[in-house]
Amino acid sequence: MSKNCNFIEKLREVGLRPTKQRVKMCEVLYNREKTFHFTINDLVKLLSERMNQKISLATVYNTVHAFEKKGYLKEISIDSHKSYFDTNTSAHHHFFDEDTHELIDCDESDIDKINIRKNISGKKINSVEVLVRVASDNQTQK
Amino acid sequence: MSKNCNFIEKLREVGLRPTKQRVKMCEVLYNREKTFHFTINDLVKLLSERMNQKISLATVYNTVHAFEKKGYLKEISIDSHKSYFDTNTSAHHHFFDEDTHELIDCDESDIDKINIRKNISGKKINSVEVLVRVASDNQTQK
DNA sequence: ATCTACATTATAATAATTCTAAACTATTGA
DNA sequence: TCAATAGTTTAGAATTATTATAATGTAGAT
Repeated sequence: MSKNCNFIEKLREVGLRPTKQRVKMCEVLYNREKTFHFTINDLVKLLSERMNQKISLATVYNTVHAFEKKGYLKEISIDSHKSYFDTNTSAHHHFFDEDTHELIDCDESDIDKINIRKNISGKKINSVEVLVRVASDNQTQK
Repeated sequence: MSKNCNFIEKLREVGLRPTKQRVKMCEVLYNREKTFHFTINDLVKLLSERMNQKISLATVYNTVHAFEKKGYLKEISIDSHKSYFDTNTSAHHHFFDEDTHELIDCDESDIDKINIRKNISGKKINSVEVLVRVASDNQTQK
């Protein structure tokens, strides 16, 4: 979903009813210059800030999962006790800032193509993801 | 900790009291040919199978974290709602079988060295990890 | 043997997420 | 247009993984 598009139409196209909650979530998620990385908690906060009527937590979960299933959000594994999502659903890698807990996209020029020599019989590769953890230079090494 | 070593001595060396719970956990974790990948739940099950007296859940958590802090276990980020640990603490990459939820170590020859061109100012790289998700060849693509 | 600091334990607390079932609403088609 | 219905939202309960608490137990030193 590119920015400033008609979210009502887009939602209908992919078979999701354009409820006001979903349209609002589209605006918050996709009306941006850059891709957006967030946890459910981040999103709930953002939504409650930008709305007069709040969206229930269950709906935020439902909708995030619905968007993920349709391929408009991607879950990123970083932390074992919180889910991070990314509005950039293309295959790409990440930096994770361990000080601020921020995710940063890598673009293609940042990391050479990963060459995998091993083959697991009967299995196909679904995805290859690199996570580069970074932290402040001038503090005790993790 | 290599296999068949004296865990009591090893524990003392790194400043951990060799309690019977810790020694038992060492045996279960490190008396193996291959490296071991597990969730806390896997480990609790294994321990209760192999012991007459069961180790409490809190102790399993405490001990796993103690071993991790000492550098004898490494946490792997795969799944956002469960922690996976690895007895292989060297820098290495993984395959994750999405059918069986099994982790498989990559060795150095499996994946070329990752070359990172991007630099985040004021930050140093703590780790670089590749996760290759695989799944059965003959089923609906994820 | 006794002391003390560290460990273990059961249980309570917390946090993230999912489930449930009732109320609500977008769409369909009479 | 409006009722039927299928999909959605919601609050709150339930679940799951994990951490905290505080009482009891134990290893190692004196």
